[in-house]
Amino acid sequence: MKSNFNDKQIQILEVAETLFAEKGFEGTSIRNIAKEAKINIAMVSYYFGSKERLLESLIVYRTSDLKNQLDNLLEEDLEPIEKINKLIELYISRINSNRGIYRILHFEFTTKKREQNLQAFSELKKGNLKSLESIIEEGQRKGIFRKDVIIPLITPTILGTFFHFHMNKPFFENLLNLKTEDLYNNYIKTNLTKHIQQTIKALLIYES
Amino acid sequence: MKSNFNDKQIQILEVAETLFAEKGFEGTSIRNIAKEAKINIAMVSYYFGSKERLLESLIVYRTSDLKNQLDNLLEEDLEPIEKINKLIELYISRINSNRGIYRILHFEFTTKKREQNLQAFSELKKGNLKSLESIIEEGQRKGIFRKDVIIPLITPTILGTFFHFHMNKPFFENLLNLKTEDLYNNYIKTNLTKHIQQTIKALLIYES
DNA sequence: GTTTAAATTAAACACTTGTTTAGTTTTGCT
DNA sequence: AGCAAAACTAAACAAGTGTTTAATTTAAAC
Repeated sequence: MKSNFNDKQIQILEVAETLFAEKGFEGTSIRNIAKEAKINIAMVSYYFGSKERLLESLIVYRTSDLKNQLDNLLEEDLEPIEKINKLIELYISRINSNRGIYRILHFEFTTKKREQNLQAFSELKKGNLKSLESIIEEGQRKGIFRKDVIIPLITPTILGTFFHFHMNKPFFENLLNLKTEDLYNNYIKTNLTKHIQQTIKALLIYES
Repeated sequence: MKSNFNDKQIQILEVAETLFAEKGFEGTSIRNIAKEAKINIAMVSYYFGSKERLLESLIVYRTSDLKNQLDNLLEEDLEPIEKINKLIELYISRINSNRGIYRILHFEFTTKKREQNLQAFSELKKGNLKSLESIIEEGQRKGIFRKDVIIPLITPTILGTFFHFHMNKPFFENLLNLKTEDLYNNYIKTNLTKHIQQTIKALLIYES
């Protein structure tokens, strides 16, 4: 699964990413993409084969290096809770700067039949879960973390909080007075990230 | 904004709900709906005016009574933490039995231009937030809850956890061995709900 | 400079889309 | 029974869909 895309293909992929994220896969036509990318409509079929396979290529293009970043984090010499905090920060900043593709992943790869591609995506998620698991088990061995948490449900809490916030962007922009894109992004980087870290820390350490 | 739909309209609305949730708004054609509902394709325009206004009607049809249930909860004579637990349970079970419409709400009403309808949806969310706020402030006055939590970010954690879990349904079915629909629903009702309650409780009560 | 392959194009393909029209059938009322 | 409104239908509409074709331009290799 190599990602040898030439400049033209990358140009198309990035336009497609923006439009898919904005209007959904079905809501975006090849003519939309071609116009925005200033190419002929036949070029999409020429380079990718079909609209469907353009989407597949887009996933490959975007999800290839997250795993490496996670592995590096695991190697660092940090306390478990610090690793968790860093992992949360990594997740949020990563996803926040690749909003498009993650929105697409969650919109287009859930209900529909695209289950072949789902396989690769599923492997990625399993790997990420394993990394999280190893950090938490380390904390449990050290007696810092409680042992009755359901580890696979922690990722939904981390990512779900971010997604739900972001999917209701207009609502929170209004509610929290985040008038500019900068203010919005800054709120995510500081307050939202801190809220998630605080939440997961409380969950892992709190003793009833 | 009354909801006087006749039997035929309701029949159409429920088919539309299923299909929109399955394949998205753009991914569903009026002919799909007509075939499934065993009606003529002209009936959608006849009863609702357009496909767009069919979606609007669907929102109205589904989101009308959640607010009442929340208000009743507020009146009950319970400790704040019990109210929070009940609120979480209400949210999850409500949304879980109306998966279709909530998925649609989050898919179709975020990026796109449908901002007129978004208004009513936004009012609903503001009302829900007010309810949550009043419970937490009560707990803070009683000295049970910590005071440095960002209340508007608690809803994203509650709902986001559920949504992220549910949007990755195939992944978690496989990971947690939830082979049947019953097992899956039961897991949500017990383990997932408990995880969210545990998380929010820890967040509200934990003192670093 | 000629040749060969790659890149790009406009046009056409067959098909699906949401909506409207002009009828027909059914229903409810006196 | 007669009539008017409502319910329903098949057909057509113009516009948009993804993809393919055949021709042309550009680039690279010799």
